Amino acid sequence: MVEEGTRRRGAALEADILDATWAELMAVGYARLTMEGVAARARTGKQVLYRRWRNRADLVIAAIRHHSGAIADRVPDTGSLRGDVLAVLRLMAERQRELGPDVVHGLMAEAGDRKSEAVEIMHGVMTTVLERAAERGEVPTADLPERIVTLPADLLRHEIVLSDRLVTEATLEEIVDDVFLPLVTGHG
Amino acid sequence: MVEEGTRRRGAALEADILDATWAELMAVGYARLTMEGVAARARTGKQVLYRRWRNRADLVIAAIRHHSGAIADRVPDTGSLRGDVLAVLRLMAERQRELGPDVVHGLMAEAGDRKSEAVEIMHGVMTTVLERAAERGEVPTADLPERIVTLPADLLRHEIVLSDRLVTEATLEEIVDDVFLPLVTGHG
DNA sequence: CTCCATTAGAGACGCACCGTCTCTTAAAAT
DNA sequence: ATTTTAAGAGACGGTGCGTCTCTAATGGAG
Repeated sequence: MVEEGTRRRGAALEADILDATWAELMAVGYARLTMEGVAARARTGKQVLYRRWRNRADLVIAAIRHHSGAIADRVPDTGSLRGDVLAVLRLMAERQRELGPDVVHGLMAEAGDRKSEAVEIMHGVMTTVLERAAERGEVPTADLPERIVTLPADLLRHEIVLSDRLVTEATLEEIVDDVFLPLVTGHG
Repeated sequence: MVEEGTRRRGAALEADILDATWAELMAVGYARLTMEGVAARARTGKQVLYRRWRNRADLVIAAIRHHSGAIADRVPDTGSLRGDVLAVLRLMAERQRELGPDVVHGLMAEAGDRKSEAVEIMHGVMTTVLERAAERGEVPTADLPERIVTLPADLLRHEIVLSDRLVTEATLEEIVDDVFLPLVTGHG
């Protein structure tokens, strides 16, 4: 809460705006989120938003990061490859569940250049997971084709964004047990 | 071409509008395609468009279908599973190349309910392909988990829509040789 | 402690396009 | 020949964009 007559600045203002953006996102979804709506909720002017972010997509991406932090900062380490991959997929699915499908879909359209960021981040995470598995001797080598490294994340992302099916724990297990593990264990 | 003072109707008018939509799509892309622009190019009024299609997405989907026909109507039959799957993926990739990435991305956002149509269509196509392969004895059974049936199409769709990488023939071969074939031949 | 450069807050502005509506008149139906 | 349908054209109110302008609060420099 902010006093009458005070004026926020810099990082404090930025945090308030990102909180307001998140609240607006939860309230009206991405399609009907407007810069004017965010500005009103944050009790500031549109100019203040445009001074920091070029457009809706950038603002919303920043708000999501602000709210839930980066996936890359918490790479799971459960002790088994299967557990690690499932945990990674659960993180992705949880985030999507919180956002809701229309936010995810809407963002994809306007994301433009930033679309491939997610792919690259997950490649890094999966590389770490696979290297640990190789050290434990669970897989012959961590030096797998890129396509296979990112396979679980790619499939889940496809499921979330491009199919309208609900993502359940069973979905994650299918991806890991029917597709990923058979490929990496029989690869030498 | 249309004479001065004549007035098109019914199917002929509809075909002209869909041609105009396609031309507009190629000229300005999806993001900047407007109902007003299409109406102007087709030399008709907006009302005529709204009488037939509820929104941009529906109109553009109809125009794409009108221009290139349905993939489901030409299921490849090359004599081998590998050849068939590659041919299916080539059809998908060709269509995407013609449309360009921004059209594909833009459509996804507004497609809403019609998004899963593509997934279902490709499931049907792949089922046919796999049944033929089972008859030839190339695979033990065509009765595979749904996730594996649609795997190649899903991966390619992910590549097209969610990564910004260029899709080449090598990409298609990776999907088929590194991922799909190892899974289906070693299954049963 | 005072002055100054910065920028927050507020809203007006022109613009583009949406989707609806009206009106006239050509083309088909009977 | 008359009636019904719907094409062609554009006006309309509405919404939100992104820009611009103005003022006054704020934090830093001296």
